Amino acid sequence: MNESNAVEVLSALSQETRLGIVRYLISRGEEGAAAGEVAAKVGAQASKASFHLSYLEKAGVVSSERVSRKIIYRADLDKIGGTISFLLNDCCGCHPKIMACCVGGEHSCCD
Amino acid sequence: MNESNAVEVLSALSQETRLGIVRYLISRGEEGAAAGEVAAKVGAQASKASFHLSYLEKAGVVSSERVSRKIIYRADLDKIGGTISFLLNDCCGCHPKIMACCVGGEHSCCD
DNA sequence: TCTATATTTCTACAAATATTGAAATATGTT
DNA sequence: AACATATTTCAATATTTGTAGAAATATAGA
Repeated sequence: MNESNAVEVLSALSQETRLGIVRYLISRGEEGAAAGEVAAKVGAQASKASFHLSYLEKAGVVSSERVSRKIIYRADLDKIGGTISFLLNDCCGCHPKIMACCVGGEHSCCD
Repeated sequence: MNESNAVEVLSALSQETRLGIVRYLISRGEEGAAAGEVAAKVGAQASKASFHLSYLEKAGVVSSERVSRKIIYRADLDKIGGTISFLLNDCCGCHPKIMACCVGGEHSCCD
């Protein structure tokens, strides 16, 4: 993960509809969800959801697989984790005040 | 930190010049850096740097303080950490594969 | 083949973002 | 006051992004 790759992913995540899509797909895990289901879940038209799913796929945040008539999308956790790693390490130099977000910090629920 | 706030910060970070500015300001720590120094460091014109610094400040990623003729900018580590927390916790549901980015993961240098 | 379902692509357009150079503002110095 | 420095604001423009609806494509089943 380099800076330009990170910018691409951050840009993909920095939009309401797309962040909603990613959150939903993460909740679906390995099973993923079909484009139509994603659209319904985030309250978007088919063409709108398709546009944002393509954007996310181009950035590597989700992957797709056709299964019969449906196209199943899944979140790419490695890509997302890699981007957060970039922010923590390369970008923020592992600054303690920022690392606190991981574990034991005020906002941490993952201890 | 709610979703719409996170989107604003991610949007602020998802641009080459702005991410460069943030990285530099984090490296400067509490001392911060004047607008002109930031501009020189990221190789941008004064007006361009000013535009992006304003964008970052509006999103709460940096703060500013006038000191004599200079305006000193500093990165807001709480805001940045809070956004990463949001991604880890609220957005990604503390998924183990994503949490691995914090400590002990392949890309982690902060153990 | 005809029809239904699922999704994408195309077209058109509105809105937001990014960039440049010039002008304006604020502060400090002589 | 006059001048120099530091930064922002403005105006014009180019580019990118986001949206809607219609049309096109792909697959499955009767």
